[in-house]
Formats: sequence, structure tokens, C-alpha cells
Amino acid sequence: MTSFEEKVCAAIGKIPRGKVATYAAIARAIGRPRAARAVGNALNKNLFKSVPCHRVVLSTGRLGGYARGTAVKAKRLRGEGVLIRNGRINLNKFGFKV
DNA sequence: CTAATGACCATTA
DNA sequence: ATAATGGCCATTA
Repeated sequence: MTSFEEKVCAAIGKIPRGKVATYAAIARAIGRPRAARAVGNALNKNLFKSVPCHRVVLSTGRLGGYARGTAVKAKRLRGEGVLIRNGRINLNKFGFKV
């Protein structure tokens, strides 16, 4: 576990149920404002099990990727009350500021 | 050391 | 609205 990944993990852990955060927001929160891409990279590799990594989405409101498939990601989010319309999420409503 | 690889982002056309 | 573009950055080979 690199320290970068630790921070990513910690930041994601703060996202409350029923809300989502963007990769860019996470990057900002850990002090690497331009490392959004690296954040996704870290998640993909680690497959964080005890962390709600499904609550991390693109800044456009789209889902983005998910190691086990975007279908699962969408399902889990819907299960938490996040409304997904046309494959997109309203960040003004469900976005969480870390 | 260099080069390649992404669960990305913002801008531009 | 969509598509292409250039940039960005931690990790890994």
C-alpha cells in the first residue's frame, strides 16, 4: 500500500451513503488536485474491498469504470438511493464535497 | 533512468 | 448536444 493509495482510501471512506464524489474531488481532497487519473488507477489495482469505491464517479456525472463492471456499480448506487437517469447522476444533488 | 498504462479532466470544434 | 485533443500523475515494467 503506497501512501497515495492510503490517502485515496481514507478520502473515499468519508463519502456518506447515498452520495457520490468525483475522482477530481478525491484528488483535491488528498492534496493532489491534478491526480484524478492516478486515483482511478489506484482503485483499479487495489480492488478495495472494505471501501465504498463504487461511490466515485466521473466529473461529468457519468459512472466511469469499475473493476467488477459498471452494471454492478450502478446497481449498488441505486441501492443506496442514488438516482441514475440516462446513465448519469445529478452531482448537484448527490455530489459530496470531501 | 525511461516508457507505457489507465475506474480522469478541461478545453475546443 | 457529441467528438477529439492535450494534459495530468502514480505506478509498474
